[in-house]
Amino acid sequence: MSRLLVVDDEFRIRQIIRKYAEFEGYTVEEAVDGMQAIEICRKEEFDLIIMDVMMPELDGFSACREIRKFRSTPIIMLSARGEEYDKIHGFELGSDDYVVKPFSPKELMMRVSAVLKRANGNQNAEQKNDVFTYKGLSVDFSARIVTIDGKRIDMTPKEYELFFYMVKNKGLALTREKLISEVWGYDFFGDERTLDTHIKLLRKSLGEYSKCIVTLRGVGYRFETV
Amino acid sequence: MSRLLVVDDEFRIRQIIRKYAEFEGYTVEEAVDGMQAIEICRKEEFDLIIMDVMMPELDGFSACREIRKFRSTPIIMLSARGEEYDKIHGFELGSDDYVVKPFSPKELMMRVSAVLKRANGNQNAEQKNDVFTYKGLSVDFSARIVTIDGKRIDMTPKEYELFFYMVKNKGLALTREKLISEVWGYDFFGDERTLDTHIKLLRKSLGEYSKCIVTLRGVGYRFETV
DNA sequence: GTTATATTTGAAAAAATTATGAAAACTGCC
DNA sequence: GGCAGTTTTCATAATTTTTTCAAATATAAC
Repeated sequence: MSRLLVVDDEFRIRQIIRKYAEFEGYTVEEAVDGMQAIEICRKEEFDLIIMDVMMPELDGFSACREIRKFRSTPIIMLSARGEEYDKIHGFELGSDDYVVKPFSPKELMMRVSAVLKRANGNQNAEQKNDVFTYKGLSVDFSARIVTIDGKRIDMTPKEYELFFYMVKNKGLALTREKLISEVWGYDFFGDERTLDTHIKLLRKSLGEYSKCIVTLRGVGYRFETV
Repeated sequence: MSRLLVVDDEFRIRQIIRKYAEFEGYTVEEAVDGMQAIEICRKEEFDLIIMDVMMPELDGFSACREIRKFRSTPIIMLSARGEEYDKIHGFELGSDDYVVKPFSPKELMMRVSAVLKRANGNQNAEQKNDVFTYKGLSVDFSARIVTIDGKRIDMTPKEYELFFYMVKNKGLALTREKLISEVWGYDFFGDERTLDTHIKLLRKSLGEYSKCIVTLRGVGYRFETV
C-alpha cells in the first residue's frame, strides 16, 4: 500500500491523520516541520505528502518548493481558512491539492485517494510499483506476480506476457495480429492456433476470472472488468 | 483555447465565472440546470464543466453522473459550504475538484487551470477512446462495444463492421455498392441480397434505434440521429 | 388500382472461426 | 542424455456467423 508523509507541527493533527490514514491501509511517517520533511524526503521516497502551511523552522510552501527540486511526490497542502493568496501560491508551486483547516478527516482521505489515483495514472511512463486490481484479482507488473484472493497463481512466462499485455490494455479490443506481434514478436511465423491455445491455458489459470477474457469473434480478445 | 461549460441557475454566478474565464482566454457556454447541461453535452464537447450542486430541474450530482455515461469531460463542482457528505459524494461520482461557495473567482480559475493541465497530461498515456453517443446508444470503437441504455448489445463481426462504418459516416447517404465494397471488400461477388440481410440483423440488434438506419430506396442506407 | 421494381424477412444450408485435447517439439538444467 | 516443464502443432469438436434463396411486403410510377 501507499506510503504517506504527514508534516505538521501540531501533534494532535498528525495523530488524527495517522489514525484515519492507517485505517485506510496507508503507511504513515511524520515530520514536525518543513526542515525535517526535506531531510526525510532526501532519504526516503513517499507516495504522497500531506503538509501544513504554517510551521516553525520552515513553512510548508518553502518546503514544498525545496522538495520539488528532487522529488515529484504529490503534495496536499493544509492551511487555515481564508488565505486566498496562499492558496494560489500553493498551486503555483505545484502542490496537487489544497485542504482548508479545520478539515474533515474523511474528506482529506478522499482527496488523498483521488490524488494517488491520479498520480498512478500518470505513472505509466515512470514505471514504479504499478499494481492492477479487480475484485480478488491482483496483478503486480513489476514483481511479475498474479494473485487471486491472496493466493499466488503460477503462470508460465508466456502466460505472464500475454496476460500482462492484455491487462495493460484492458477494455480495448485486441486483434489476434496485435496480440501475436506484441507477445511473440512481429516475426512470428508459427501456427495460427497457437494464440488460442495460450488463451485456453491462461483462462484455466484464471479460474473464475477467466470470464474477464472475452472472445471477439473475427477480431481477437479483450480483457475487461465487467 | 479550452471550452468551458458553466452550469448554474443563478445568472450572477454564471456572469462572474464567464467574465473571469473569458479574461483567461477560455470560451464559455452556459446552462441553467442539469437537464440543459446534459443536452448540451450530448451535442457538443467541452474541455471542462463547472457545475453547481443545487439547481432546479436536475441537481449537479445527477447531471454529473449522467454526463459521465457518455463523456469523460473533467467536472468541477460548486456548492454551499459545509456539506461534507456532498463533498465525498461528489468525489465518488468522479468530479475532478470541488469548490465551496462563496468562492473567489481567482481561486476557481486556478483550479480550472490545474484540472485542465492534469487532464491534458493524462491523455497522452491513455489511448484516446473514441466513443459515439446518441441518446441511450453508445458505440465505443476502440473497445468494440455497443450499448443501449447501458446494456451491452451483442453483435456479430459483420454487424459490427457494417454498423461501425455507418456510424462513422453518419448522416451520409451510403450506396449499396459503397457499403459492400467497404465492409465486404471490393472483390465481393456474393448474392445481391446479402447486404439486406445484414441490415435486417443489425436493425434487430438495435431495437428502438433501428429507426436510425433509414432505407434510401434505389440508393442504399443512411445512419442518422434524427 | 395495377404493375414493375425494390426491399424485407424467415429458414436452412454453407462457411468460418474458435475451443479443446493430445501429442510432439523444444528448452534449460542436472 | 534424460528429465520436467513449457511451448507449439495439429486434428477434431463445438459453436457462431454468413450466405443463399424464395416468399412476402412495401413503394413509386403509371
